[in-house]
Amino acid sequence: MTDEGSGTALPAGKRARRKEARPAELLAAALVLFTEKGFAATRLDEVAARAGVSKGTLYLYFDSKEALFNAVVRGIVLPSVDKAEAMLASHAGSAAQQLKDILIYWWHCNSDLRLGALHKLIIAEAGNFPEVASYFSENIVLRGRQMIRRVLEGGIARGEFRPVAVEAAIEVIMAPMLMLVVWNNAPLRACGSHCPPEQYISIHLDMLLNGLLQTGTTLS
Amino acid sequence: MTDEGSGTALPAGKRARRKEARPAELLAAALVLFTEKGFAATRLDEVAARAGVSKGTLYLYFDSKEALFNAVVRGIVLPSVDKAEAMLASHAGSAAQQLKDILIYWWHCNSDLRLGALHKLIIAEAGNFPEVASYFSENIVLRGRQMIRRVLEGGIARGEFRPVAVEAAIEVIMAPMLMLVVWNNAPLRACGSHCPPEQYISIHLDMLLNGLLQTGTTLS
DNA sequence: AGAATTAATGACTGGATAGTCAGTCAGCGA
DNA sequence: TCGCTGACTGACTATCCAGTCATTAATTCT
Repeated sequence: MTDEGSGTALPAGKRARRKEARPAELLAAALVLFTEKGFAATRLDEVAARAGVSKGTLYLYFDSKEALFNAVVRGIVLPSVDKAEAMLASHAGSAAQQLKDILIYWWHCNSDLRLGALHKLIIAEAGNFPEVASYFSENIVLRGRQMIRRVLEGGIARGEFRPVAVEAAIEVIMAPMLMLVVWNNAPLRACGSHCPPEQYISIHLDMLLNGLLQTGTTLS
Repeated sequence: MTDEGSGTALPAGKRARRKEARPAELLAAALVLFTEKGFAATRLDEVAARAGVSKGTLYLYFDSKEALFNAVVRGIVLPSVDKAEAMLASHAGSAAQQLKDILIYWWHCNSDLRLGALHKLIIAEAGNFPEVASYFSENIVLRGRQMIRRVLEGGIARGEFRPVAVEAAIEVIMAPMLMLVVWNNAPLRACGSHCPPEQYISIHLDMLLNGLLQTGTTLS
């Protein structure tokens, strides 16, 4: 119940004044609650309480519930995409190795930043917030797809990969990653992986690269 | 706006009495709205209006909003899982062909019954409705996984498939299918497949069976 | 036809909550 | 030490909506 939103607990006095720290703490609290309960079912009193302030304070920093939702989506994601693109740009390995490193990096973003929780939130609320959804599409989804696309096209051009349909392949590659983070952020028993994510990712890569069939067999 | 919930438009009088047809029409309307807006954001007035009745009528057939939600989940899914299991039991083809037919059947279920919309709904609301979520897990997810498991184990036993980690493979196979139906039920531009689902499924299968690598290459 | 039955209605209520604002008090500078 | 500023508070309001029920009318029975 009396959970402090984020890390640094400074003055901790009953009515401490910490103008700098409030927005981030409120965003962190809002991310958790929006993610757990959805936008409509999340009470602003609860968000404020989790961040250790009153609802009035929340309104000092965000104009409305919707503005808070916007800020949550926009404030959490961009830095990690930037970093991923930089990482890939300076990557010298094989296409298969690039793929592996991107997927692992993606997983780490999700543990650190709750980016996965955000994906679940967007899936759930896309219909109610078309603007937030298209912001997310353009800034996260498109850029992420573009990274995978470059790896695949490079791999195919160099003869490392078979010439598969790139756009569909992107989805086939990303979908298990998305489901992994979605189930890790949704308490649905009997769904989600029963093995550690790193192992899950390496099995995914193994199947992706080598296929399921014994060599020689073909589908009719 | 003045959309009739489901197919058969019978008497159509202003205040027609159709005790038999109401529940199904209300469920259909509720499925669409819960799916589009989420549980909390869906108004019962709106559900009733979409089914062409007043809110009072809705309460003649369902005790509460939550009971309606339960009925939506429970009423939509079981028959299709039954049918899929029957189909698989009498399937004589190769494991690869069984896999293909199951995925295609799954896709058809989703177009016909909006089962995919239901998956999106469960992902979004699992945290708020643990009982509904575990009902869904036990009756849909577990049985679905069991079908894939049987196909994979059979394929591996007969030497048709490589001996991959079955549990993780199940997820890698199903995840792209889930994402396919989720994006088909969530109006997120720039997500989802840009090719027809049948083609998407066959590309998924091709990559799944044959892998991405040119034969001979291996990941370090 | 008239009575009895019951599906359907929609105005109403009670509880909940997004958003407001007059007041309080922590921290700082004089 | 004192008084000022503004970050913070929480009671308050206006609204929204799940759930109710007295009334209306479609259908069936006699």
